[in-house]
Amino acid sequence: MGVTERKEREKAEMKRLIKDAARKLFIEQGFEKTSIRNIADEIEYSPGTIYLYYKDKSELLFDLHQESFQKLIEQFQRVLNIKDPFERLTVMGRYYMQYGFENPELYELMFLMSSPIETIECREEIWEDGRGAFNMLRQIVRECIDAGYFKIDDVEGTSLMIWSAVHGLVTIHLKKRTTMFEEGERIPRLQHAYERFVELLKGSI
Amino acid sequence: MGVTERKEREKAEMKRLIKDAARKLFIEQGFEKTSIRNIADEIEYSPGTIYLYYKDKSELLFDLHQESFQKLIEQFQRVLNIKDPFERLTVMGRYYMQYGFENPELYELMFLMSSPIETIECREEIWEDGRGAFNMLRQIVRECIDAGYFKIDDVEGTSLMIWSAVHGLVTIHLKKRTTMFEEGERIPRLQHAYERFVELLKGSI
DNA sequence: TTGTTTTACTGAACACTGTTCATTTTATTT
DNA sequence: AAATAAAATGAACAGTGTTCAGTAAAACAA
Repeated sequence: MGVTERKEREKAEMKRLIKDAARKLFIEQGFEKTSIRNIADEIEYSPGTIYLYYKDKSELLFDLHQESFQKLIEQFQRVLNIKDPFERLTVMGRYYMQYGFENPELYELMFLMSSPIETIECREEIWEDGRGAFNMLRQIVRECIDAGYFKIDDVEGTSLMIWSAVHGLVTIHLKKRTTMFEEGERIPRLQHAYERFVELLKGSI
Repeated sequence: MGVTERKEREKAEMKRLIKDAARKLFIEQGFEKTSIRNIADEIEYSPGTIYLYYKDKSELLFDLHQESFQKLIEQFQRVLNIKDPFERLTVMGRYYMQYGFENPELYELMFLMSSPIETIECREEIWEDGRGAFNMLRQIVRECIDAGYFKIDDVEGTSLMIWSAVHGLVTIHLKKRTTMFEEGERIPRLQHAYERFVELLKGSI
């Protein structure tokens, strides 16, 4: 019987339908302003139906969480051909910031939201994506150290410091804490601050 | 007539009562889980009463926002006696992180929340606190440059970079994105990363 | 094809949320 | 003491996430 297989396929399709609608609404109008009922309306089903495919809103967010990390890691692939590890690290940071600026809601979901977390049941899985991305950073930092960049052999500390700096720049912008600068100057200022940070790192040979 | 004056005093007292209850509940159980009704219950008044003193929840948050910045700036006062500007900057950063770790909900209100913002009416006031704090950073960075620290004379870029780095470290912790480290190691790791950052800055003379 | 069972979906209902406003209670003034 | 002004109430509105008895549709069996 191919029935069970078709059913599975249909179930996956329905999940995709829900997720696509959710992503669309989230990106358009933010997480807080998007309700289950909005999503249900969008796909022309009743609110209850969504709960047949996702046990709650958190699980739906978690699904998008995974997808978003996948997208970020794809961005990082573009960097693999760069031979010099420090140059690779630098460009990776630029892509990271670009991703944050271009996908504010997804970035929020990945690094700022509490919702998809807190649920005790998905205690381990939720972190794997983030850990995967952080491991990529660790590896490059390792390579940089081996190639003679960075005085001190401290992969953990250096990685955490680098991530924080870039994450901080993105967060300051996404959370609109850059009003000390004029409207159009904000992103350039943050990008400039990033380049200053890179110079600082470069100087620590 | 001293009546109007007493009335004013009573009004201020009532605002204080509401704010204290709100702060208590926010710190205890977070912003999202604290409702106007919770606050009303806490002070043993009806929900409607709160709206006689604060026009909406945002305004109440804004009040706490101001207070929180005041508290942070108080922390920074402890640093004024340090003569060497770079040493002062360093210790200021440590106090900033400490403040964030010790007051997660207030930090969220100050640097992460969207709620007290967005309301168009409080468009300017809300930013003044943040700008004030950032100006303190600017000034110290200025002093550092004048004292011969930092190769390049770039107050804006350097200030923004420094704030981002520290803000990133705090945010990573508050938003629980440090599961790559063991429970008890997290804050020490972040503090270590900060010290690494300071070394980096120090090296850029 | 018909009857039975399994699956999919619905939408009303529950307990919440922020906010408003007619009504009542309390305080002040005449 | 009566009239006025101010303060507090709590029911009501429109919204939220979530549940679940009931219905409709599809799959299976005779």
